[in-house]
Amino acid sequence: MTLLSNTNSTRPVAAGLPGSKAIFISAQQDKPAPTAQVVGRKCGFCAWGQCAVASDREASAPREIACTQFTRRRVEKHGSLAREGEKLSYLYSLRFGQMKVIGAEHDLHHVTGFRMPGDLIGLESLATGRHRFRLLALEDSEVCEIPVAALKDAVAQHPGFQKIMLSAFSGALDEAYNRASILSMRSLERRFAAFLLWLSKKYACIGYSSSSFRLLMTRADIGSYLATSIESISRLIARFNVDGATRIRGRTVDILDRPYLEALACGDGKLGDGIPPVLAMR
Amino acid sequence: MTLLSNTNSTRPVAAGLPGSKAIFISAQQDKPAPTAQVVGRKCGFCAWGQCAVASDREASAPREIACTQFTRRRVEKHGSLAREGEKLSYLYSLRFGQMKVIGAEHDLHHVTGFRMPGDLIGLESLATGRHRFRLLALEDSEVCEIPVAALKDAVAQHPGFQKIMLSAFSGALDEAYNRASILSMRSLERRFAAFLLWLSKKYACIGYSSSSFRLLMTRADIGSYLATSIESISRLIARFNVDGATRIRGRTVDILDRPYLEALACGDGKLGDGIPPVLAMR
DNA sequence: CGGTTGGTTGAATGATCTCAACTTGTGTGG
DNA sequence: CCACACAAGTTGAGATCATTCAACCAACCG
Repeated sequence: MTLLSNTNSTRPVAAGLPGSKAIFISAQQDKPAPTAQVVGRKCGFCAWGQCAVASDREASAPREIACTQFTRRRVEKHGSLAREGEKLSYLYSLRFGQMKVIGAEHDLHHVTGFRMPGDLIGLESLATGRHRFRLLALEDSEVCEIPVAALKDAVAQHPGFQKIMLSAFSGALDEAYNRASILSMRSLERRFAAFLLWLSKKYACIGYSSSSFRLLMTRADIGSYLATSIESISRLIARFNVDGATRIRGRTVDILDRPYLEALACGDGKLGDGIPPVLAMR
Repeated sequence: MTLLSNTNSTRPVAAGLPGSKAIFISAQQDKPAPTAQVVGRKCGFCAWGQCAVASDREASAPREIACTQFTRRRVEKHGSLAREGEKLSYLYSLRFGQMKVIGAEHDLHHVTGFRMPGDLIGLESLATGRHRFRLLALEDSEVCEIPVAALKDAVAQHPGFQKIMLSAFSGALDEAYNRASILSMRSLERRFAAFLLWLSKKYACIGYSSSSFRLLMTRADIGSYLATSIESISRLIARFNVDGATRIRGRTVDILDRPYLEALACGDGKLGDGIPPVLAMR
């Protein structure tokens, strides 16, 4: 009941289409025919609700929780979903689109992470109640707004949600450790290889091809994320291309020699499994 | 009740002394008179219990939860508390001593973090049920073993614990982000400055001097943590010393020019507040 | 007392950064 | 639809920073 308090499922900005497939396609208009298509997936938090019911077998669990219960919000390309320091009223489940996470830690504009469809956004700010990072859309995106207060109530009342929160936090921790792991690689070559493989897995997770995709972020974003310069990224791409490991032209990426990249990124490319937090517990 | 099921508070290895002050002193025998002494602090999880009671005002909250309810375990210097892949039966609350966290991600022996007294250990492994990292004691240490199963029950039954778990996870996330933040600094100088300040804050948190302390880890550990070589650390120390920023001789550290280090570590040294997870919610 | 580990220092090499010029791509308005 | 302007990306050359290999020192321990 607490979760259902927010019943106005449509707002001026939200006006979401009923079928998520159509939305997906329309939003990625600048993407040249991804190999795999995402078909009507539910958003992350819906998966949560379902999982809670399934894993808990508790009759009182809120079976009615569905994506449509939450307000959706559109963020257009280059728009911001949240700014650092803002009050955290919602967690966000990214329905489609991609976002970059900007930290103001030492650079004032440091890319701390990227968020893909299915990711839950804002966990790291839950304790303080204020957004720790700025969130910018890399393309037109849509999120579900999950009211924090209602979420807390739900967790308190339905034990099934605790496992889910655990899983979500664990996923967030994983993500943070993975970044640290990437950054701790000495050579740029390895960091970049690890980054490409990570991206690849993320795409695979949401049903796209893992070997052909588009970079929605700029070289500057990548450089910031990997703690290096734009030029180095550019050179690295050139090198990978002539080595036959990849074919990267502009923002189009084809991974040609995955084993080569994995060897670079070290051994088995042990960077977690790249499963989005909210889906990991299926 | 669930939490109290583990009532045998002494085991062969545990045999803890009743007063924690005495324990502290005896354990840091190779430490030359730290400026500040820690007096009879409760261990992290005790703080948890108290907080649960205080914040929740719920009569049924387990007020009786005290540190003595949990088995204590000693780990001697260079001993291991857990190995990666092992089943996670307990979370550990570090009562005294320090540990290093070793990841096998790409280096097979990469220092991923350090744990100080009051820290809660093992959160990142809670979701998988297997230890993600190896834990090695940098000095003789003692932990409280917090049975995972009992902990989960407690969280389910006493809503007050949820806030605490939230805080704990949030602390763990913070720690991970901080490491990523340190690693994302371009120059070694900045990374090392940030590391020193982080250590300093950690010491301050547990009641020690923030400007004079001992490094319990080797140069190799620091190098691994900061993703650089032993020699670079050594040279950096020499440089900081001649610059008058520090006086580091062997493992003895005096921070002489904190503003200088903070300027290096960028602006205000924004690396979170270094408050140990379990105490952060006081 | 020699072996071992941890730590420092020097010199040469190599990787990455910076600065700068240039090319390509993208979006906008006429 | 084209032209233009601006953002994004590439490439080159030199300077800088960090790594590596090596020798060496110091402390510790049996």
